[in-house]
Order: sequence, then structure tokens, then C-alpha cells
Amino acid sequence: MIKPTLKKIAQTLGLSIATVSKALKDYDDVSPKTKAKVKALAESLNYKPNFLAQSLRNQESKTIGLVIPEIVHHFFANIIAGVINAAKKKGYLVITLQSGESYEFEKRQIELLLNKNVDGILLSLADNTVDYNHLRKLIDSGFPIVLYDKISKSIHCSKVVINDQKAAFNATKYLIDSGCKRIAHIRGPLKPQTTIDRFIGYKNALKDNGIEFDKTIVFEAPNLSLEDGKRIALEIYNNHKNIDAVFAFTDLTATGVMTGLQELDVKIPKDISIMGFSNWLLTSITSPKLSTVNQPGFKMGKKAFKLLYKEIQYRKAKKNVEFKTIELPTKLVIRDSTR
Amino acid sequence: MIKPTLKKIAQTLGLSIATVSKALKDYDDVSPKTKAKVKALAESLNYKPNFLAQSLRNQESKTIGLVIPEIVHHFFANIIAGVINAAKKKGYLVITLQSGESYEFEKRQIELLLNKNVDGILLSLADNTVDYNHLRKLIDSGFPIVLYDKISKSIHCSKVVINDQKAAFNATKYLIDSGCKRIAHIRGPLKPQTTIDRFIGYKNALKDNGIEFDKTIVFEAPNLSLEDGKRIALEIYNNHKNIDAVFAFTDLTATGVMTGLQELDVKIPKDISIMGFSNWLLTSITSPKLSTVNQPGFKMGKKAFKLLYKEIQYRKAKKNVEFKTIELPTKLVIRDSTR
DNA sequence: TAATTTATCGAAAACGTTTTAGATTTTATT
DNA sequence: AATAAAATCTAAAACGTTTTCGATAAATTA
Repeated sequence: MIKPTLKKIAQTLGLSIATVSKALKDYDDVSPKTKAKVKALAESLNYKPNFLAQSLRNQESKTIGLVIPEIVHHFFANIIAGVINAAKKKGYLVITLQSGESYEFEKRQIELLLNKNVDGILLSLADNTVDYNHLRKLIDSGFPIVLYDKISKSIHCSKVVINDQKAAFNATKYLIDSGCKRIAHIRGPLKPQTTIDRFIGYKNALKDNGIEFDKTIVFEAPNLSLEDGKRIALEIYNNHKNIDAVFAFTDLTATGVMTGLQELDVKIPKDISIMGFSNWLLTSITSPKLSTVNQPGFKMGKKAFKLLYKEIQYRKAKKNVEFKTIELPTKLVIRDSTR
Repeated sequence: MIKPTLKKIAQTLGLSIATVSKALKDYDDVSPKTKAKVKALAESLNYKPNFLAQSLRNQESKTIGLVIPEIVHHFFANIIAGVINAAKKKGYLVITLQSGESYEFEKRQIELLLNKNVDGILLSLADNTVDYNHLRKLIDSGFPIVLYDKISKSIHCSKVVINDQKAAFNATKYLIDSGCKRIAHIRGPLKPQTTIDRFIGYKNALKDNGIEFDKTIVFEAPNLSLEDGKRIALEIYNNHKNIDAVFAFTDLTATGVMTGLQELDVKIPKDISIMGFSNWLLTSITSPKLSTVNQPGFKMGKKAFKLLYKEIQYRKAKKNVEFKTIELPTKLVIRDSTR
């Protein structure tokens, strides 16, 4: 009923706590006989070391913190799953916290995690985070942090990202190669690096193919919502009749544009090609099915944990850690919303 | 740089650790003057008590475990968000684990959480869990557990659910009231109570309205996937031409049926009405938009935590806890896939 | 002034583990 | 048989708290 401890085992066996502890960990200054006795009793009592005591003594909690902008989000949910999956394999547990895309929350959540003595933190920057001093201090103090997805180039630490520029370049190039000449782009919230990079990729693809960049057909979707997309659809229909393709920052907005245009009797992809980004579940449900760029969330979560784990190990061994940035490959997924 | 402790504060102030500890907690056997001194120094050093030490001493970790069948799932992601949100308000952190709908995993995850000294566990049963002894033992030992969504009536503990029977009854009744006479049902995996209850609700609605139950138009979707739905669409088209409505266990399968039928040139909702369940994001993206039953995931997560929290408090105070089952209301969401 | 009460502090045990350093016993060596 | 070496064990400190209980000092009462 009551949880067995080293003390109890020691008492019933007439040994010291130290010997019991060492017996269970196969120290070689414990005789085979006592080892056997101790292990047998521990087994029969179903002894499990008290984690809190271990953590306190060893100064490591075998727990990491994961702060996520939005949990209810296909991509981020995949990341959570990937992190938990990889962590479990190394005996780590994951405390998940939501930043809600707010800088203030982000700061508070990190503090919470630090007070909880997590061994490391996985973080994706909130959209409106622009002051990185809280992070820099932490990193300088030697605390293991790995940034994933929404990173900042000005923070010096390990990161896991996709190559947004390249992905956007390829997506745009596909549209061009399929015959589109006037390609609109829908940007996300302005601050994140992802927004900037996809925009650059888009522009580069235009330039490389001799298409002049026109800022009047770059729209903004601050909420990345379906409604944002519908609003932009109307805008396109009313003021930019000659647009023949839309490359959107994310699938949901792309879907909004597509359905919005369809309601105005625009034919997809005959009149306008639509390209999304992320490869959410919904892309295979829209009609026509949405072409998009696959963003490997699960894998990103796994890689991010692995990087963090390595850093934790290095710190423990007092070895020098050198920061690394892992770039995960994306893949163009062509379905039926593009020519 | 290095984390301040009670010891350090005590040393620099020439006090004992005990006094410092008590000063910070406003014990009344500490003079106002020393209280002020201690608090001032603690503040300036940004002292935060070591959580592990507190937990070990107080025998509570202020952490709960959340085991979820599938993280990448609109409904469950909402639950995670709800739990984390409610937990944060009470100073609790959440360790999330995935059971992957496997009984074996479920058992192992619970053990993991127990070893981690969580103060309580929130659990949704894996689809193939049929042996509840591991849970019963835990509950009998007085460990706080709250079951949510996928529960078992034979486990005696607190629960948070929706009234699946009633929800299914209302959904089916809506189809009947709108003129449908031959209504198919798509069941989920057979074991979970939710599958059973929605099936009962469906049957009851038929009976109450003088429609004979016909088991040949009850289909099974073991994976609750889009493909399951498409397969069933074909089956309906080939062998059950007179079906004029489908009530599916979940939105994704409903969408599969709908698109499958549309590919066979069946008109939705003119020829066949489609009703889903859960109100996922995708319901407003399908064409036509899917009618469904709203299942309040976020709220369910919140309520589940609150119930667990209460139980933890009661246990600590050694008060008697009486188990409670909270039934959350669902709502019929009528869109365009039903007449 | 002596006795009593009250205010203020600190020593120490406890939570359950890990690990160092030393103690004790056993075995091997001469 | 005496000594050295090896094998096996334990005491104790440490991780950082919390809390009980006793000690001391100050204030009050008689």
C-alpha cells in the first residue's frame, strides 16, 4: 500500500541505506549475495525510486519544458507529439505550456518552467516577441534551450527549422512553371522570421523568372484565419482581376481564399491556382484538394528534443556545446488546386 | 548567476534557515523587522524556492499527468489546451502523455506518471482497454484520478463526459424531422462507451419516431478515417440506394462519406443528408459545410482539471471525496449538409 | 526584585536519494 | 602467525525545503 523506500528495504534486510542503494545500481563494492537479496526484495515490493528525491539529489529533473504558441493547431500538435515521443525514449517527460502568441505569457511560462527545475526548454517564439533579453540571459547562463520553427536569427542557440525561403521559392516556382504569370502572395503576421523568409522566397522566385514584383498584390492575413482568406478573395476579385495564382502563408488562409473565390464563381484551378503551406489535414478535404508545402511537424519535434537532449548531456559533462541549426526538408505536395 | 537558496540568504543576513523560511511565509513568530530584511534581500536576489525540495518535503509535486489517446486530433488538442489553461490558474503544471489508443501504453504511461510523483491523473481510456484492474487498484489506494471523454461505467471515480446518447438522439431526430426516412449510422471502434452510447441514441430516436431499426445500414469505421468514410460511401451507393441520411460517429468519417458520395454524383443534401459529430475545424471547410454535434473539448479539459483539483485538495485535507460525473451539454450545429 | 508571560529565534529532523570517505571484515601473502 | 591487500559494508553529508519543539531574550505581572 505505502510506497517502499530504500530505508524500508534496508531495515527489513538489516543493511544500511547506502548498501541498498548501491546494490540496486550494481556498484562493485557490494557482494553478489547481498545484491541478489536486495534486488529480490525490491522487485517483490515493486520498489520504484522516488523521483523527486533523485532529482533533488542529482540536480536534474528529467523533465523538459515545451512552450508552444497554440496547441489547437495541426502543425503544433504534431510538434508536441514528436517531442513527447522522442523524450519518452530517453526517459524524459514533457511539460507543455502555451504562449498564446504573447510575449508576456512567453516570459512568464519560461519562468514557471525554470522554477519547476526543468532540465531544458524547447521554444517557438511568440509572434509579438521582439525583445530577446530574457532568452539571451538564460542562454548565456548555460541553460539548455532549443528554438524550433519560429526562431530569431539574432539569438545564438541551437535551432530546428525548415528552409522557409527555399520552400517558398519552390512553391512559387511551381506556380510559374505551370504557366502562372501574376502571382499574389498572402503574408502572415509581420514580425516572425517565417513570414519574412517565405516572402523573400516568393520574391526571389519571381525575380529568377523575370516576373516583376508588385507589392500591390501582396496581402496580409494577420490572423491567418479562414476569414482573412475570404476577405482577400473579395479584394482580389474586385481589384485584381488579372491575378492567376495565390501563394498563401498557410493552408487555412489558402482555403479561405479558395472558397471565397469559388463563391464568386471563380474556377479553381482553371482561373486561379491556389498554393497553401503546411499540409494540414484539411488540404485533402477541400474541393479541389489543396496543393501545399509539407512542413514536417512531428519530425521537427523529434529533432528539437534530440538536440536539446544532447545539449543537456554536454552541459552535465561540462563539455563545450556548439550550437547547431538543423534544417528539415520540406516537400511540395501537388494536389488539385494548382494547374 | 547561481540560484539563491534559503541558506545563502540566512548566511548573508546572519540568520538561521528556519527563520528565513518562516519570514518569507509570514509566520507570526518572526519579528516585523527581520521579515522586512529577509523579504527585501529575497526580492533583490530574485529568490524562488526550489520546487523539487518543496515537493519532496511537502509530498506534493503540483504537477498532474494527462494521458491522451491522440494528440494530433482536433478534439483532444482542445482538451489539452483546456487542461493546461485551468491548471495554470491553480499553479499546476501538466505532463502530457500519449496512449496511442493502446492498453499497454496506457498502463505504462500511468506508471511513468506515478513514478514522477504527479498529484493526480486525467485519463481518457484507450480504445482497446478492457481490463481496468490497474485503474481500480489506483483508485482504491486513494490516488486522485478523473476520467474524461472515453470512460467506463464500471470504474468508480469522477468523470467528465458528454451525454452521447442524448446528443446522438437529437442528431438523429433532427434528420428524421427534416424528412429523412432511412437513416444509416456509422459506428466507431466497438469497445468504447461513446460508440455504444451514440448507437443507442440513434436507435432510440428511430424507435421514438416509428422507424424500424435495420442493422444492415449500420456500418463500422474502425479507424474513423476519411478512407473508412469513402469505403462506406461506395457500399451505400452500391447496395443501399434508398438511404437518405447518414449519421456518422465523427466528422472526418462523415466527410469521407460525403466526398465519396459526391464523387459518385450523389447530391448532398438533396439526395442524402450527412450529419457528423465533434464540430472540428474541417466542418466549415467542406462543401457543403458539415452539420454536426458540437463537443466542447476545451471546456471538458477545464472541468476535468477542476474536478481533479478538488479531489487533490480533499485528499490532502483527508476529507471524504465523493465521486461526481459532470455531463457537459452538446449542441446541434446545423450547416449545409443536412436538409 | 522575582516570577511569569510573551516575543523572537534556531537546532534538528524529515522528505528519499546518491556518493565519498572511512571502517570493518575477509582473503591472500610471506 | 603476522601482515598486507582486497572485498564489503556503513556513516554522514548533501540536495533545499518545512515545521516542531525547545531555547533565549524581552516584556509583563505580582
